[in-house]
Amino acid sequence: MRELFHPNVEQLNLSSILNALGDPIRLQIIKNLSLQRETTCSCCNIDLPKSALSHHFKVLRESGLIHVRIEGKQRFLSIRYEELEKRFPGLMNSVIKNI
Amino acid sequence: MRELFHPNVEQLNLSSILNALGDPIRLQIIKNLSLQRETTCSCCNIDLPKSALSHHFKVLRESGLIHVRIEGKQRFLSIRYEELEKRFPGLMNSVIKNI
DNA sequence: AAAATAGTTCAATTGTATTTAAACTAATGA
DNA sequence: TCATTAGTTTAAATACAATTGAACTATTTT
Repeated sequence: MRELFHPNVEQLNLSSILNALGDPIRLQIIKNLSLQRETTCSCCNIDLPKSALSHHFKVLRESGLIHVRIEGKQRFLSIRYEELEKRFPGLMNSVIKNI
Repeated sequence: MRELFHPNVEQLNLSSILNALGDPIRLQIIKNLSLQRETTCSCCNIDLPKSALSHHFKVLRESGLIHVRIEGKQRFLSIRYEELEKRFPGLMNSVIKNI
């Protein structure tokens, strides 16, 4: 698994985005990413088994909220901020400000 | 049942709001309300049995997204726009613009 | 008072999400 | 090469959400 699926901007769907955001754990992940710009999966300070975290990362990635870059053994996560801003102006700002 | 429960602005919780919005049917209800300002439950143009609609109205009301005013036999629904704007500035605008 | 209207609640069913441990993969390090 | 690291996938369990029809409540109309 060298490349991961990321929906492109036009494919982004508001209902899926909001659904992905509407979960306390995923919102916490987004909060962490908004403060750190990039994180590895294991640096999320969330007390859950890695398989559960992996599940939430997948939901976030497939909804288009985050980008996952593979580098060696690690995955670096980041919010797809610019693309989200283009597609849903103001949305991520108001979300992140209010987590 | 003369008065319905509506959480007050301070009680509003982003995760619950986003969770309520992260459903295609409820997002459609919000879209309709954004165009009509106020609707009765039966005027939502959504093809679902009334009990299912009632469920979605309840989720929207209890999350704080909509206000329900009882008048005679009918319930008039409206988005709690001003309060939501105060609590989560910009959020509803960016959601409504992009439904 | 009885019927109609507008919607809610209930209970059952179905469907979807979350969580977990264990097995797995791919890359790095000894 | 073998072990370790970082994370994914799988399969099963549990939990939660959505949907439905039927019974119900409150209000209005006849």
